[in-house]
Amino acid sequence: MPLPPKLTRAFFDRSVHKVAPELIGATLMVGGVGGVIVEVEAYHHTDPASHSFGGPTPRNTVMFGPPGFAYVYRSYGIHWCLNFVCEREGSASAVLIRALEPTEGLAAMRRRRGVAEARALCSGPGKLCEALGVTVKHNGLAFDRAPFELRARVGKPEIVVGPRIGITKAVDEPWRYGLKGSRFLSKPFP
DNA sequence: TGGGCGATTCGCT
DNA sequence: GCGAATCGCCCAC
Repeated sequence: MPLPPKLTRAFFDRSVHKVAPELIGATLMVGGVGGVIVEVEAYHHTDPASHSFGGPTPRNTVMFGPPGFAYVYRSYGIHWCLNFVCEREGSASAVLIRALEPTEGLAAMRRRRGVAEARALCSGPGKLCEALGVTVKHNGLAFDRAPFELRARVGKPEIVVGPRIGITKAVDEPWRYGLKGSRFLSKPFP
């Protein structure tokens, strides 16, 4: 059976609220290591919780560039978080990748993470960056070129929706998307 | 130029 | 469930 088609930069040149749910079930690989995306969050440019809300800064420059590129930032001084930049038109929106179901490169993930259980490898934005070896070196790289490989979902998975995690602004907006019934989520949906 | 603060994780209770 | 770890970013002084 052939692999699903690779996603193109045009896929990301749409509203973050359309792109985010369509990423559930897609396959994300970094250097041959990765799996199926099971959880994401949307950050729109009109959203007070978005890093781009206050305008361009050195950190968020990539968000104000063209869609289809990686925005990687440091969280709590410790972890890295990976985003897809969306929507070109004078805006700055992105999708945060929060959890994967690991399918390729399990040994590399276990080595990087220092844990054995598959559920603990990629069940959180910081965890999956560690497992896939994503750092600030990937900030500004295109998703349709190495080391990234992104393939479309197969069929239409059942999607659950809920409020986003760990933020203090716009906390009630239901812009977190997950694969229904997945055991690899960072947290259960309410 | 300095202090407060985070799109988190992990270990201990 | 709660709090520490940890540091770059960002804005107010």
